Amino acid sequence: MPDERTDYVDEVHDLVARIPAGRVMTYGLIAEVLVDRAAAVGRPPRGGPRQVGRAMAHGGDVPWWRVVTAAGRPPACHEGRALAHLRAEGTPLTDDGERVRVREAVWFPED
DNA sequence: ACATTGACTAATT
DNA sequence: TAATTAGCCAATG
Repeated sequence: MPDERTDYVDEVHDLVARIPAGRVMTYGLIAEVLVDRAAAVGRPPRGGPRQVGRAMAHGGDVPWWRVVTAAGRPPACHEGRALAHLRAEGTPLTDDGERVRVREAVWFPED
């Protein structure tokens, strides 16, 4: 088998685990980062926001609540749970308290 | 091999 | 700003 010891799921988990508290990442952004990294390694790109979500659903101890949709709203499941965590971490929310201010809270891996 | 499904996104109305 | 539509990629039956 190829050298790919790291499955897509593991890559996603690793990246999500690096998101600092109070910050968030969108599915699309995670997908783009993974595609970019895959390209750097010379591996065929895997893209797809849905695949990121599927990878998270696999389970694991990752702060899944720090991953939100591009609309700044938590994933379709557990949105209430996610909002509770986000609020506890001081993530910038809208006045409604239902959505995350993606413009303010979005985080990008710098290294 | 084909159809369906899903933790999505972007464009359109 | 919100609802609708179409596009997208991989897994599953």
